[in-house]
Parts: sequence; C-alpha cells; structure tokens
Amino acid sequence: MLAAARGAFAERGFDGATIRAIATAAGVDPALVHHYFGSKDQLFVAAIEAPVDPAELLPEVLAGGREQLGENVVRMLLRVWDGPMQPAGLALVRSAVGNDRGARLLREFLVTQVLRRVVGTLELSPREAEVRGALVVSQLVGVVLSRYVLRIEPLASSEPEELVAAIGPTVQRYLTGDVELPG
Amino acid sequence: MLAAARGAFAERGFDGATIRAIATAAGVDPALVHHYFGSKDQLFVAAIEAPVDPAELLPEVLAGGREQLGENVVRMLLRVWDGPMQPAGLALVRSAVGNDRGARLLREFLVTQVLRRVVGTLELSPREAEVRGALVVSQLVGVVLSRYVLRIEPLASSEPEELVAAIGPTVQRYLTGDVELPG
DNA sequence: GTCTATACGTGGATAGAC
DNA sequence: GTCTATCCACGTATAGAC
Repeated sequence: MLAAARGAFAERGFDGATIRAIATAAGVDPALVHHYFGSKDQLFVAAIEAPVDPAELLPEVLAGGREQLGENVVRMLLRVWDGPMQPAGLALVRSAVGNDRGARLLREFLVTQVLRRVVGTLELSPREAEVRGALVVSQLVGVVLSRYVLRIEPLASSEPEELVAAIGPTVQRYLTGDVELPG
Repeated sequence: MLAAARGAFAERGFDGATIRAIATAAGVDPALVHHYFGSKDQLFVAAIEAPVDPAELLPEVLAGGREQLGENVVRMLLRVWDGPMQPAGLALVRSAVGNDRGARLLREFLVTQVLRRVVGTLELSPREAEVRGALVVSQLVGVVLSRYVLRIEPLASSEPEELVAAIGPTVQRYLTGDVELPG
C-alpha cells in the first residue's frame, strides 16, 4: 500500500496523486488510507521515508581517496537512483518542483544530508565548502532531472559506468579542482 | 492578463494555478479568460510562448570562437533566465516536472531548439553530437533548477559572471573536451 | 476493522442577462 | 463585450453502519 502511494506520488507529484487512485492501485478502500495515515500529508511523508541512509553510503564514497571522489559520488548517485531510491526520490523531486514546501524540504535534505557530508571531508573554509557543494548539486540535480524525469536520450538509457566516466570529472573539478568561486 | 497567467503558472505550475486566481490577479472576471482563450490549456500555451527566439541568440554565442563556446552558453542561459525568459521558463519547467505532457514539451524544445543549434556548429558525428548535447543539457538543467527553483545558495544570488567562470569550463569540456562517450 | 454514504470545498466550463 | 449565476466533476475527509 505504501508502495502504491510511492508510485502514484512518483508519477504525478503530490497534488496530482489522488487517494482514490492510490487505494485502487493497492486494491483497498480509500477510507482505509485515511484510517491508517490520517491525512494525505502524513501519507506522503510516510511514502518518501528515505529508503537509503546517506550516512551509511559515505564510507564507500570516500574509500577511493581524494582523487576518485567525483566519480564515486556520481556512481553512488546512480546506484541509489537506479535502485531503491528511485520511486521515493522521484516523488520528492516532482513535489519539490510543484510547491514551495517541497522545494524547501528537498533543498534542506540535499544541503544538510548529502552535501555537507561529502564536502565536510575536505579541508575547506565554510565559505568555499558551500560554494563547491552548490556547484556539485547543480550537476547532480541536472543528471537526475535529465535521466529520470525528462528522460533525455542517451542519458536515460546509458549504463551507469558510462555516465560515471563522463560526469565524474566535472564533480571532481567542483570538489577539488581549480574553480573561480562565485560569491 | 497574459502576464498574470505567466506569473501564476510560474509560481504554482499548470495544475496548481487556477483560472480564478489568474483572473483576480489581472483584475478581471474569470469568465473573461475563457472567453478570450477558450480553455486552460490554450491559455497555458499562450502564456509560455517563448519571449526569446533561440535562433537570434545563436550568433552571439558563437562569436567568441570555439574555445569560448562553453562560457558563452552559460552566459546566454543566465542572461535570458535572469531576464525576459524567467516567468515563462519557470512555468514551463514547473509543469514539465509535474506531468508527462509538459516533460515531452520541454524535452523537445531543449533538444531541437537549443541543443542542435549549438552542437550543430561543431563538426561531429550525429551520435557524438547527441551525447555531448545531452551532457550539456544535464548541466544547464541543473543550474536552472538549483538557481531558480530550489534557490540553493550561493547559486541563487551569485552574479552571472561568477557562474560563467565556474560552470563554463564544464560545458566547454562537454562540447569540445575529452569525454568518454556513453552509449 | 472494513466499507457505504455523504458532507464540504474547489475548480473548470457554460448559459444567458445586461 | 463583460459579468452573474450556475452546472458538473473531482478530491479530501468524516460519520456511521455492518
């Protein structure tokens, strides 16, 4: 039933998904949904509960050393999104673009849960860390949107490792390379 | 009145925006909107009518020669989005992520109107052009989303030229650099 | 515990008065 | 041409029967 909700939110966003449709997809009565979750909002937060914990993935990302950080970040992003994260992630992204609460939710998740962890392992001034982190996000968000939402070819059907090779260097440069820092 | 529609669609996406709200914002009667535009769909396409023609911007992008292509693309993107394109563009992006028709609309606009023009000026095999174009799009889409939708700092309030310096090299590499080409 | 019935609001669209 | 009044469909949520 949560799976049905995730699927619906992923396909149609928060506003577009209806409790009726979710209930039908799950083969139950719409009233049951309210009975279990109370409201649509609560159902949503239950549905997008992160199926992966960023903290657990961190060691693997850092394992290759400083020079492989860029590729590892892209590799991990694709592994997670091609796998368990995709429905919940899509739901979150779709809703983030739809309304401002969702945008704030996603922004804070990205900044505090993902960015700070990766960037925090480099020795950087807070200011520089913020800038480099934002640049990385700009590329990663673009990959997710192009591959999973807009489905632009050949990005959408590329093998993960091909994208790692193509995009990893960009992330690497943003993290440790020579970048004029915007202010 | 079109301006009010653009603003509403930009803020709330296609589904979120209501004809009533648009009419109120424009200081007119909701029925008038139907009278002029017939339906919400038609109002939408009228509202997102591209305020800038990609073809006209092309010479300026190409002016600096092959080595400045990356920076010029980013510069033009920001100029257009910081200016006249922003409301219509936001409306399109918001709706593209919301429903699949919108996604197809945006994808086709990006691929045929923007990508092919820029990439077409390099001498590349169709296959390579497609790949490099998609990589460029992945970065540009990410910038737009981070800066204008998610409003991630410091991207959101950076000066355009700072972003040009930071992100231009990425686009340059995707266009003319050494990239392992995904398939 | 599960479903039927329904209240309540909202939004797109239309008919018709002036 | 512009607005009032209204129709109709849909969606959330709740109350209450079984």
